[in-house]
Amino acid sequence: MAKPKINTMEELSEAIGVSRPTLSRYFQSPDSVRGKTSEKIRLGLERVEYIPNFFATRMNRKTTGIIGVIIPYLNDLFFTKLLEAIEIAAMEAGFTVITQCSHSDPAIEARAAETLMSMNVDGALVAPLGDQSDPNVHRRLGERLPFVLVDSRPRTMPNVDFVGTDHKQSTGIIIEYLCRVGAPPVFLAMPRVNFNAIERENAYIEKMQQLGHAPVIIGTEMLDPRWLFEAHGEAVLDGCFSRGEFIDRSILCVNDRVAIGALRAASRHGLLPGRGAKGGLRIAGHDDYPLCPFTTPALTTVAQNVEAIGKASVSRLVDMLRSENAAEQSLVQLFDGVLKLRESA
Amino acid sequence: MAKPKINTMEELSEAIGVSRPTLSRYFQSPDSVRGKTSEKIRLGLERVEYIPNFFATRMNRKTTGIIGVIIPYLNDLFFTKLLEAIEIAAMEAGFTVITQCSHSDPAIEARAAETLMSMNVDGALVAPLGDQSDPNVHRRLGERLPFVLVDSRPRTMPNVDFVGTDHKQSTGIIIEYLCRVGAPPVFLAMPRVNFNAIERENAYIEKMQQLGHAPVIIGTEMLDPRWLFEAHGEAVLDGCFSRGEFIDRSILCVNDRVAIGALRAASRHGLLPGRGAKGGLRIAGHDDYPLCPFTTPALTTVAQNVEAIGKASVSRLVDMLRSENAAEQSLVQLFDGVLKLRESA
DNA sequence: CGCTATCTTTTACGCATGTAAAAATGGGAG
DNA sequence: CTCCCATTTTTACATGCGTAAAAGATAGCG
Repeated sequence: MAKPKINTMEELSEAIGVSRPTLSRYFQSPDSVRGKTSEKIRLGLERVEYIPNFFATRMNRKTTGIIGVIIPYLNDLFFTKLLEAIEIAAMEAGFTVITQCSHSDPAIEARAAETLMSMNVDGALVAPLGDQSDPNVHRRLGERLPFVLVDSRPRTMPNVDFVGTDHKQSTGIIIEYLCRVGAPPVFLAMPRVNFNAIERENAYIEKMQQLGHAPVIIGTEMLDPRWLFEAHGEAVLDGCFSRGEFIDRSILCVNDRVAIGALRAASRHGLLPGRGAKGGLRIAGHDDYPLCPFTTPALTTVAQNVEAIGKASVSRLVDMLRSENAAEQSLVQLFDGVLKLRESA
Repeated sequence: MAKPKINTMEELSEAIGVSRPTLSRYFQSPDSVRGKTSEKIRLGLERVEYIPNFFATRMNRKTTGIIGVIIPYLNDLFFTKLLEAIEIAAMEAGFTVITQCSHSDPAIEARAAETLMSMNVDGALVAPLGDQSDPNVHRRLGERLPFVLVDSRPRTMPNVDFVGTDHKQSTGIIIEYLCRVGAPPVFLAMPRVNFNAIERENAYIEKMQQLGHAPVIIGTEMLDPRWLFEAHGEAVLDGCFSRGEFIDRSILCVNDRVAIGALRAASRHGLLPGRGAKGGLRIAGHDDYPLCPFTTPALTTVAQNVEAIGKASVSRLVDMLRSENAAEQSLVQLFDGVLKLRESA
């Protein structure tokens, strides 16, 4: 089984008995050579082990066929789902995907952007860190190559393509639901490191005012130093419940991970949030984290259409690549959230 | 702020007034040129925007400075933590990391391996898919370059470096604990697509026999077609509890995600697993999934030392790269699990 | 069998940088 | 001021493959 190893196309052309330019054409499109020749090459390739050099194949070409992706961090199933959708879509569109993770660090994000630019990627998809991101990093990317922001959008970049969720809509529908079935919700927030967190907070305020309720926001300070969303939700509500606050209110959490902590706090205080009891404690989240159906009680939430966001961001990027005329209007695509009624609210 | 863009080192050398080879040396090690010259270059670089070409810098070199990583899938916080540990460690060791995800698909895994080889990565770290992986893919990687398997190990590859958890030990300590405080545990398994699942199952059988108990294994068939571990755990136990089975037993789940489903089944049947009640239902997991402290009740489990595994796999790979003599013995590093006592068992 | 259209081969250059060897430069010691 | 050593520049070649142009080979057609 130990096929002879061939390192260069030059050697390969000798081994098969076909000229190197013909081989080159064959690799780029097997149909561009005559049937008899392509058959000869195919047979030859079965007898040897040859892997074209990635770098060399991308050196002298206008297009590298690479899409670069930058994700802020991995330990969150929302981003892994997004990344999965993006990678699959990009692969199906025939691109090689190079993914870099910022690991919550602006310096790493900057280096990742540098790496992508040095690879001459055809385009880049970036989910930013939040207000820690260096705006210049995104600006430079935008100047150099087609790129679209995903998931969250710095307000400092007005003229950039963006794909994400319509948080006004998504937050709106769950607030309407909560108001319909129980008390107007309190909003359990997070420190504002994340643009989506702010958008949801603002959407909450606006919707509450529109419905004639007074907005109440808690948890804008991080109490738990571990910087885990779940721990944050638990710590904030643990304090509230200890003081007897909000034990029969509806609580809308800025996202599901915070809500999972909130559920934990409720259970520690012997409270059972649920849509059953009229006038009792209700807890709802946002995102439809994959574990929501399995919490106790199962978490009512608003699902972001992650797959649609991933696909749309890739296809937007691909459109930009094909149409070449980058001077078009920048395009913002927002997807609606979908209510997921379960047990907790 | 719009610095002039310089595309090649040739142009850069004109712009700065230093020869190209000197620039090349400067980029590889700023100390290798005279202080005055390096200062001149540094100042020059601040006035222009130049990004060296990733491909060209790696073309004509023995070593690319790239470590390739292949991960089976992303929608599991265990793997994201592992990946995080690996990427950070590799970055600190001065390597560029290229990560590819198999997305549960052997064909994608094979392509990922191909990509890494075509990039002439210095070494590869691979967490295999399980028995779906094509053994030839790993074999070829092993023949071509230094590589170490992480997390799980196909039995078809005896002579390969491996870093993972000692499942015999980790499963052993939780079984001993469960037997000490309650009834001998039933084992809630999974379909055997995953080598670690099999190892834990075997470790369970062995330990139970050693302690003089009869092993009982359930859940080797997938009942829930969604192929989610949580749903699997819930479906299997839902059936059991409906028949009144195991409602006062200890249940050891093959991993935490299955255990989370198990907790859900318990709560749906009005059962409260816990270490409090003598002789009652207990549920335990394996891995120390980040959400364990926040489930209701908080999940008792065995923590895998993910960070140590990540770091060790990288440093082993780096050792192999430095020492060059690949003919050494292959090395297997197993890390102990640590008991995490919480509420559920 | 000869001609033409179509492939293929030959030849040559390009990509952006690494790298080695020879020639030139510069600075400091005497 | 001169000589020597350390740097730098010059020059040239290498990496592995894309690609264009010209020359040669092949197959199909009449």
